[in-house]
Amino acid sequence: METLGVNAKVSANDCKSENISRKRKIAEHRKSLPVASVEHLLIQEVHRNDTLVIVGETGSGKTTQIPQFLFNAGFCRDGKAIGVTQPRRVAAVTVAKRVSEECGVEVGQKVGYSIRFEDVTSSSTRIKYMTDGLLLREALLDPFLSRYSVIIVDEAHERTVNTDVLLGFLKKVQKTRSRSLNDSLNDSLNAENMHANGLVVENGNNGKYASSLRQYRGRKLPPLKLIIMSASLDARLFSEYFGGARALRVQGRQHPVAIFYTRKHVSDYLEATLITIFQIHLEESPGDILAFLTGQEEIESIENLAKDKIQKLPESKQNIVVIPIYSALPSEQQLRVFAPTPPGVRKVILATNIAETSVTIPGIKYVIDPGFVKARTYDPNKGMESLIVFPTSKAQALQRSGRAGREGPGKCFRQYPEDMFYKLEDSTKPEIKRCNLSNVILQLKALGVDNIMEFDFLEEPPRQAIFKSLEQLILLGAVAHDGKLSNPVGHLMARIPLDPIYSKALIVAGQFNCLEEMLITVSMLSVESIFYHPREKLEEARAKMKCFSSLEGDHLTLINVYRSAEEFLNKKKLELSKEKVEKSLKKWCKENFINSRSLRHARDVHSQIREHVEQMNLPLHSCGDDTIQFCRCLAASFFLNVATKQPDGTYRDCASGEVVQIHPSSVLFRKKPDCVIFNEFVQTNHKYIRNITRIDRLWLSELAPHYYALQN
DNA sequence: AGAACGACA
Repeated sequence: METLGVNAKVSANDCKSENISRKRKIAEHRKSLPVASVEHLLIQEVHRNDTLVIVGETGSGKTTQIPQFLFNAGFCRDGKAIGVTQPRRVAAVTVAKRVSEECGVEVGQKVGYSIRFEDVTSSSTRIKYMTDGLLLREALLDPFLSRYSVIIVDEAHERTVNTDVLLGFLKKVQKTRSRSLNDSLNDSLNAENMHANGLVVENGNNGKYASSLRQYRGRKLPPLKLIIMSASLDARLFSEYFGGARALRVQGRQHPVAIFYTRKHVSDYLEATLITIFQIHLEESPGDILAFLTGQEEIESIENLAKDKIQKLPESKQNIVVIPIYSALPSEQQLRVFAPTPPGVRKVILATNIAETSVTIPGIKYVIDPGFVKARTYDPNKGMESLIVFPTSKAQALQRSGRAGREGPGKCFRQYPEDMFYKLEDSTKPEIKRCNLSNVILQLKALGVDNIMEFDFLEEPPRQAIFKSLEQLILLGAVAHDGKLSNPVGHLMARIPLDPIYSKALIVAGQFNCLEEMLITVSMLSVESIFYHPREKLEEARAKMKCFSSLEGDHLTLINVYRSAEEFLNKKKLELSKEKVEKSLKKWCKENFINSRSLRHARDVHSQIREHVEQMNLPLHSCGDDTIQFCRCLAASFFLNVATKQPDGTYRDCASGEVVQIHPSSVLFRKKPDCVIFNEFVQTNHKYIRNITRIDRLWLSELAPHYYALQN
């Protein structure tokens, strides 16, 4: 791999003079970035190669600068755009804002971003930042990505499912776009006819897409340039995948981080972490500490232990505060990690892997890395997910230690001996190898990949996982036995941005006259934990939850929460201004121990999906007080997830035969009905089913005869 | 009698 450029020095007078206008400061900053010195070379390489792999460590400026270089080099001629994908929403938004400022334009004009629920682009947008999942959705309407001249896939080393699927899809698009377009156009016109014959006619989207292609009849679409950007040192995988694509390296600008190991094997990494926190506090120079733990429970227990220990320190040494952060924590508590401490007070942040990539905390000088991470795995045979604590990979350990060197030289204390590091896996197993593939397969089929086994994955998922998900899609009626999407059900399902089983539930609910209730249900099921139970107010939180709970189960309970919030909002809307309404809803959430971020998210999902079902002309009726009707609809929708009570009081998952328990968060935890449907099957300390509603088992052979007929 | 890594559409 060729290394471009030299380590640019940080200009000493950067930011010092207040007289320098912001514009000039930005220009100077841009010039000081390592990537700036290689602009010309980079553009040359893009002209010469259809695919480039660019390895650039943190601080190289690749994400903000390279799209601007391409724009200036004329890659947006003829109204074409440069698309830049990110694995996370926040990244897409913040980078787009930064770049539009650098360009001196308003975000949404020349530079914009598009993420779910938020499209800040216009017809003049030429540099578009977006999440990779959103580009995949966009591809359903424009399978050749015809409006883009260049796609940049950023953070490809993270190997999220969406990035992996996108890479495979882009490889296919790139090939097609170099082919004569006549063939492709005919394909798409056939597709349009098929849509028109079935029920899948939507408001002109397919038509628009075909007509936008018509202008290319007999001509070629310009080739699609691809740039894969990765922060991992090893570009070989990407390069080989794209047929030996040229790989370039851009220098980063990270401060040095000294790594320390333990001398001996550590038997209790929590205890070791606790000791290290206080060693740093008592012996090292000022600077905040970031410790990586595996989950909420560990964080809470270390938080309490550390607080006790602080109390026992001499008063002059009590200048230290402990702050937890993990995803399920309400936003206002998450924000505490950014609040500056009083002078002379050290911050200790206890974080899950949220602080590895998603949240960047300034001022960290010391990292404590016990070397473990909790990760999701998937057992395709049982259809069960597990949350298991694993050792980190080498790449992950490097990512963690890097968090100490963002503002100055730092130190990282790994809680294991050095020889252990060399025994770690090089990189984390990509997500696509350890997740349920139903959504991936449905999406690929909608993009025209009928034979999943022939799809060119960057790394193949396990065959068994493909079979299991295909089986599920066939049982849901989304995929016909010839392997193609069924019409109209499969096509409808693929258009709805939800888990396939939820999309199907909406279609079923249309027939049961309870789509209004199901729409609320799937919106609430699609977000993380609606209820928030702080340890210190557990009883109070439970009492509040009881006000919403339904005897039937969690689904109706979630509907009750949603409707109570709506009712509260409608009342407040009459008396208050818009901002005050939002504020009072937050207060209402707090009083009722509801996570307002999750509820907000559920309401966004609800309004987006409502638009989809309206476009599809599904009948948006309510079943009113007829809860039996709704529960029957739940049974008809989630018949694949049924568990029955056994004589000893445990439950058996009908599909896998596994013995499971009702999760303690369920309103049915102590109720123990004979037969239930559920939406999640996860192993943590036990094998749990979550989000549960009781049903009459006699319904099953009536409502899902193709699956249950034999059992009677 | 007892509990949830992180992200995305």
